[in-house]
This record gives sequence, structure tokens and C-alpha cells, in this order.
Amino acid sequence: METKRSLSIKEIAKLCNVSVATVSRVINQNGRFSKETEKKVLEAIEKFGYKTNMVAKSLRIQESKSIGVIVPDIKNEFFASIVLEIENYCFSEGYSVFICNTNKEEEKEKAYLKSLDAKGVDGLIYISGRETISLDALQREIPIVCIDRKPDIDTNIAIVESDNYRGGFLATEELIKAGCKDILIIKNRRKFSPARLRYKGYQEALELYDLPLKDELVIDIDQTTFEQAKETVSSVIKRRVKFDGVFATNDWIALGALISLKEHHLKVPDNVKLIGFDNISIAKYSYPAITTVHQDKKRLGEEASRALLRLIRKEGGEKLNIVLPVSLVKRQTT
Amino acid sequence: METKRSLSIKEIAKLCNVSVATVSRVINQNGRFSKETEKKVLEAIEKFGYKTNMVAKSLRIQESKSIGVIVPDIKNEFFASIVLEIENYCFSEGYSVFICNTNKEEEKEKAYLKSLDAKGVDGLIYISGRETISLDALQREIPIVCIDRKPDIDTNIAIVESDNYRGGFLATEELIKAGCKDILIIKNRRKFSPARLRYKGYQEALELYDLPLKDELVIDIDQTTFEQAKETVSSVIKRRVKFDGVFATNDWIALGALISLKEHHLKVPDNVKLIGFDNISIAKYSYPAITTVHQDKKRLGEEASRALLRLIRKEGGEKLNIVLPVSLVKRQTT
DNA sequence: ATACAGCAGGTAAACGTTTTCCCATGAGGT
DNA sequence: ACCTCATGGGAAAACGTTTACCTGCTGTAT
Repeated sequence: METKRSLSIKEIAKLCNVSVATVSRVINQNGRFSKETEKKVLEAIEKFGYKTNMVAKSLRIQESKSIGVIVPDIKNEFFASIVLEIENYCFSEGYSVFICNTNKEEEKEKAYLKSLDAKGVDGLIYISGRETISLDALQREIPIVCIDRKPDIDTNIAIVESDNYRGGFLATEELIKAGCKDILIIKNRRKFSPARLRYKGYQEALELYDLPLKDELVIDIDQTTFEQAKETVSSVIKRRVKFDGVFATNDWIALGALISLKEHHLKVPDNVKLIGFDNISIAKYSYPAITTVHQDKKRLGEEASRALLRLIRKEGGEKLNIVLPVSLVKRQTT
Repeated sequence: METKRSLSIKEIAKLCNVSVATVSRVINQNGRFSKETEKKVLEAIEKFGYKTNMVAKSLRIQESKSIGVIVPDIKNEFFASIVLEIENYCFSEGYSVFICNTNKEEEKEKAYLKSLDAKGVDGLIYISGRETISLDALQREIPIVCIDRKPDIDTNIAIVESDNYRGGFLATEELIKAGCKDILIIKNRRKFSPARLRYKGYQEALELYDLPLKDELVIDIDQTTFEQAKETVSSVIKRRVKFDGVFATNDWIALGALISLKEHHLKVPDNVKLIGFDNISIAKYSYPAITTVHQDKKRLGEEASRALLRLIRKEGGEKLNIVLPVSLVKRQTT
């Protein structure tokens, strides 16, 4: 592999018979220098090659032009879409992003917090993480913005999220309008999950349409995964709980429910109607295609990045809580 | 946000009445120091807090404990799965990973190469990138390992890939055994794409089973996306090309083909049989569920990471070309 | 008593920048 | 002819580590 090593400022300086200070000045185009020294330096750089050593620069200026994004599961298209947009936005602003996949494991998350801190990231985006964020792992005061879930600390951390309450309401209403009376809701057990607000929407929709809220119809699960959802729904069916609609609080849960229903020979949407949340491709291409609540993943990522960079640059004047609209996308399961 | 700033080595040293050298020595547990100084230093660290400043350390030891992974599209579950495993393995070995999503755009890729280089990454994993990798963007000699595609440079870059030839063969054979005579293959136009070997498998399977290779049945597309695939298949159908089987060289293409076939009222698998490649969830949950060739994404990521870390640590003794077995997973489309 | 080995730990350079502070030169004003 | 001042650019400190080299001490062998 043939690569010419790039010279350091010192070496460029020597070649030009100027001091390192001068070279640095023309590189960064600040401070004063004459047109001719500028030309001389620029030519040397052009000819011999120079590339900023960011780690030295970072050490000196105390910022690294990189951020970390902490995410529970990058394999989930919902998170991947958000991360993609974060990466994209940050790239355009000159920042690199460390990807930190936690599976919601507290230990891993803590370890990452420490390591990112040590590596001097300028900020952190925290997507749908644990309810308690172990900030004591941090030693520096780093800007943080959360997506999709506000951690349980009464601090002024910025958060951007979808209108989960409205989403929950819309979903439930859709099922009700499709004729459902007994609507199962499957949601995350955690207290600070976005599912909480979706559940609130569910409650209020029931109330508005004069349907009773039945305890046996609200199902909490620990991991909002396909497998758990499928299993859970199976056990509900086996327990002979009566229901004619399912509100799954994300699309993977919906898919798990769908498969389970199929396996128990319950027809969707004829016997049971089903709605998901997020609107990832799996919902569109499953069979039957799953009706769901659309979240604007692109904007989620974009707004979070924008907010973070403003925080980093101390530009201020930013809303600390951004909530984005959701919309219903009707497909075949309702 | 209440965070105690962590002290630097110098400050710890002052507190202990020892030199920075000594503190550094006990932190890194090398060099010589007495039990009691060790205790003193450790206690101070415990009490007042110290955390390595990695950027200073990196500058000094000339390694950053971070790598970059360059990937065309993180939203594609195939890539996400690989990245997940890379992240996981690297984390366990103390490395962080920069995520670089390129969309295969040459400019972005080059920019990333430069920036990663400047940030001092210790290595690079390059997933299914462009056929020419612009190494001239690099100034340092960085270990690189490629996944899924060997760039068009005759260098000793390590590569880990699936047995694409065999995959192509298996897929084609499956269609043939299911009774197909005219098998459309939809593949990436690029010369160095893994699709090339899959195509070779296709050719040899046809030959083995005495089927003619018809030019109008091999379709090249530029972007191996759902949309392009769908459009392409539609246009093929409209051109009245006769075919009774489709070998899509990845699952998204397969899905695009499937949807297009449905829209043209061609029944799968009755009128046309279909097979994909990769085995991502979309293939499993689409309707009908798509038969596909399984790639071991986890191992792809793991082997690549392992190889890279060995390269970084100059451990050598590693095979430069790792090829992993594939397997057929039969579902409803054949 | 002298020499020497071995150990603990200090000094300072180095990694590659940025930036503060300073100096020298020359131009313009009196 | 002298003072002032702007301008270009150099010297050096600083960011927080690691490490090569050196020093001083204690204990043992001669």
C-alpha cells in the first residue's frame, strides 16, 4: 500500500523557512501573514501534502468534532433510520459519529458513556435508552439530546420525540372505528417509555368512544421484540382472553402479534384487527400489510442533530422539547 | 447537570506528592513503583476521580482505539447486522467505531476517508463499497479489511465474504429443481460486485442442468434497491420477455420483483418462482415468504473485526481471504 | 571500607497543534 | 530627526499523556 505520509506543521514550516505559528495561521486563515508567505506555505502544502492531525488539534482546542449516538438496536429499521439521518446531518456539519449499540444493557451503556467521555466527544445523542441515564459516568459537562424518551432526571436535557399521545389516540380510534370493542394493547413495561403516552392516547380514545378500559387487555412486556410479542400474544390467546383488536406499540410487536394470530388461525383483519407503530418497511410488506402510525424518523434524527450542534456551539435559543406530528397509515390489518 | 470534572495526571500527582511519571506508571501498571505509592495514588484516584484523556494519550502513543466502518446503507438490515456485530466485537476489545454511511457516493466516501485518517483511526472496515477505493485519500498506512467486495486494487487488503459463487449456484439450482426453464437474474451492474460471483454460479448451474444462457434474461441495474428492482421487473414484463423464475441477487431486489409481479397479476410461486439473497427479515415476513440464500452476517462482521484487530496489533498469521459458507433457506416463493 | 547492583521515582522530551505575547521593521506624522 | 503605530512573524507555553534516561538510595559482596 503506497501512501505518502503527510507532513506535520513543523516540517512544512521548515520547508518554507517560517515558524510553525505562521503555518498554522495560514492553514486556519486567522492571524496575520502576508500574501507571499501565504502563497509559499500553500504551495508547500500542495506539493508535499499536509493533513490536520485532529488528535493533536483536539488536545489543544479541547474539542473533537465527533459525537456519540447511543442506540438500543441498530438492526431495528426505526433506529437505523434515525441514526442514518444523524450521521448525515453531522457529516454535513463536519462531525463524525461514534455508534454505540447497547441492547439496553446498563453495563454496556455505562462503559460507553465513560469511553466516549474519555475520547472527548463534543456531544451525545441518546435514542430511546434506559429510563435512568447514568450521567455520573460522565466527568465533563457534555451536551446531550434525547430522542424518543426522556430519562428520569429532572435536568434540562433536550428531547425530541413524536407526538406519542396523539399516535396512541389515532391508533385506538382507528381500531374502534373498524368496529373493535376489546382492544388489546401491548406495550413496554418501563415507566418512561414512549409507550406510556401511547397508552394514555389509548385510554382517552376508549373513554371518548365510551368503551371500558379492561385491565386484562393491557399487556406489559419487557423486551419489545418480535419474539416476546409473539409469545405473549400466544399466551394471551391460550388464556382465552377475548379481544377483537390489537394495538401494538411498535411494528415489530405488531408483526409478532400477526404471526401469532395466524398460527392460532385467527384471521386478520376479519377476526382481529391490528395496528402497529413506527411505520417501518416490515409493516408495509408483511401480509396482510400492517396499518400503523407513522413516525418521521428523518426529522427525528435531523432535529436532534440540529439541537445538539446548537448546544455544542452554545448558540442557545433552541426549544428544549421538540415534538413532531404523527400520522395514520391505513393498510390491510384494519 | 452536576458532574465533577475529573482530574488530570498532573493534579493527581500533586495531591500525592509524586511525579506525573509515577502516577502514569501505576495507572498503566508498568514501570516500577512501591506498594505504598501505588496505594497512595490509587486512593487519590478513587477519591478525587481520574479518567484517562484518550486524546492526549492517543497523541502520545499514536493510536486511538477507534476504527471506522464504511457502509453503503445502514438502513438495509443486511448491513446493519454486520455493523452491529462489528460494533459488538470491537467494543469487547476496547475499540469504538465511527459509522460512515456513504450511499456509495464517491465524494462522501473520500471525505470520510480523509476525516477518519485525520482523526487517527487505527483501522478501517469497508463493507461492500465502490469498486475503486480511493486510498490516495489516506496519508497514513492504515490496516483495512473489506467485507463482501474486494476493491479493484491489487494490494494485500484482507477480505471476508460469503461463498457467493456457491450461493448463486444453489439459488439457481433451486429454481431449476422447482421447474424453471427461463430464469431472470437481476444483479448489480458493477464489475466488482459480489453479484459477479453469484452470476457465475447462475451460469454454471444452468450449464450443469443443460439450460441455455439467454442474454435477455440477465438484467443489470445500477442501484440494487427495492424501487429500481420493482421498476426494472415491470419494464421486463412489459417488454414481454418470457420468464418463469427470478433470481434476485439480494432480498430487497427480490421484494421489489415480488411486488411488481403481484401488480402484474403474476402469481408467485405458481406462475413465476422467486429467490433472493442475504436472508434478512423482510424475506421471511413478506407474502409469500421469499426463499433466499442465507448469509451469516454475524460471522461476516465478527471475522472482519477479528482480522482487523490482528492487523492493527500486527499479530499476522491471518488468512487474507476468508470465505464463509452460505445455505439455502426454502420458503414459499419456490 | 569500597564498589556495585538494583530499585523507586524524578526530569524532561515528545506527540502536533493553537495562541499569547513579544520583537523588528518600516511608514507616516510632527 | 524623532516618535508612534501598524504589520508580519517568531518564541514558547499549553493541551495531557508516556517513556527514555538519570539520580539517589539501600543492601550486599568483596
